[in-house]
Amino acid sequence: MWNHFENQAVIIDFIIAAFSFFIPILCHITRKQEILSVASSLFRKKGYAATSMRDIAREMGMEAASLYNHIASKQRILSELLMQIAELFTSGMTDIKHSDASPIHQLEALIALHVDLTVANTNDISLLPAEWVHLEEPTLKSFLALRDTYEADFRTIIQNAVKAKQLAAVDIDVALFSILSTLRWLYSWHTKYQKKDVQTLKEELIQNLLYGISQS
Amino acid sequence: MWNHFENQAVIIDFIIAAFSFFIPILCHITRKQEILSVASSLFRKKGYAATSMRDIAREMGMEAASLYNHIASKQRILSELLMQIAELFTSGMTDIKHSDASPIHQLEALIALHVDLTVANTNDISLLPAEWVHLEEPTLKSFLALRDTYEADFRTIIQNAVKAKQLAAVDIDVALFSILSTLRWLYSWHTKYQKKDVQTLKEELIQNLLYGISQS
DNA sequence: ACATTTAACTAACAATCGTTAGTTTTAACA
DNA sequence: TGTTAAAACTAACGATTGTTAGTTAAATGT
Repeated sequence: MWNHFENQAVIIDFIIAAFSFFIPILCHITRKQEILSVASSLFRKKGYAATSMRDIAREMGMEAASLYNHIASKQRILSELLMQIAELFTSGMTDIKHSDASPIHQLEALIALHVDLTVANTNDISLLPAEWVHLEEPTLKSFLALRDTYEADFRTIIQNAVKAKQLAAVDIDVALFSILSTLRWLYSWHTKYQKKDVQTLKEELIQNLLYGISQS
Repeated sequence: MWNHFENQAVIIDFIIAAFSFFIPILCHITRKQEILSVASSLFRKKGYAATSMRDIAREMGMEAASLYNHIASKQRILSELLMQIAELFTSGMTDIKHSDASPIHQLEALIALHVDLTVANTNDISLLPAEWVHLEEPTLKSFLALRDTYEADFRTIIQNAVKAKQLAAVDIDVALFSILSTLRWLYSWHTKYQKKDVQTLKEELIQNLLYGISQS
């Protein structure tokens, strides 16, 4: 009934129509995310409080007032950056804890998760350790809730590994703390030594954090 | 010739004289260090850039302008805090690397050094990871020089331990990074779980960081 | 008791902050 | 091509910043 070329034309028409519809929206989102990205980089270099809207605007090649066509406030920039990355971790944790992998393999998956997210979002992740203190309520509460839940889940998995005798009966808190702090600092270190490929980095971290570096 | 009491009186006189001489100086130093301590605590809570001189003054129960009778500038507060704590680490490292302990025992001593300094200077140490970016030249260069030297020394000791076959032949950088980041985050964790006594904490950290947590 | 220093104060400065209002330019759609 | 909406602009606001100048109160030394 309809030939091959007619079908193709319809599809192309549809794609063009879809593009036409979404382009304004896409442009807007793109510009906004450009701002978020620039802000993330500046926040990393100088910190949230020491970065002015005029700094961000300069880097974007526009005036400070123009930023407000795309974002509501400086505070919203920070909260969007932090909540977005926090939800990436939460989502990754949800997948892992509901998987049927053994506790020790869940821990390996968590290490891999941190490496992947850090490589893909280095600037955003660099804000997690220190800049959340500048969040205002109610976002602050939401952020800390995600963070606490994440730590509690991490703790449970370590505990499961100890129960399953896959980990030595070390102090759970000390183990949790030493693993988490290493993974949280990954971003600063990854910037220096990015020569390593991601897979090797994961394996070496798993070896170091879970199986120790002792000779004996 | 002179009896016992006369001797005692002379000594007491000397002590009082010494005190009289030093009291103005002592008071001045004390007041200045009160400011440094208050500032350290505020910098930790809100960061250097978000802490105003008026914030510090309020906590001290005085006006912002009065602070300048004791310190030269806000920047000097930060640089004194950071350089002081950096030098404590450098000094500790010097002692350890010149000791005749084996590499692995030097590593244990380094872990103990971090625990001790963290417990004694929690607020100051909390500034090390993030607030050094607000240092201005030439202090910034000095600080980074101390920090780089410290890391290089740490790296050498790990390398010595591997050469002496006291550590497995792991990637030196990964080992250095995972140990250092744990020790640097100690302050935030110590605030939460300060129930542990210092000696136990040291031992558990040594176990975790050097001998691993794996069951096998 | 008097003179001198120390350390607090008040007042104010120039600069910069986040943000708003109103206007003009740019670009998409009819 | 004229209309409309998006995104830039200029100008300015009130607040806050680090810091200085000048003054007063308190404490110390003679």
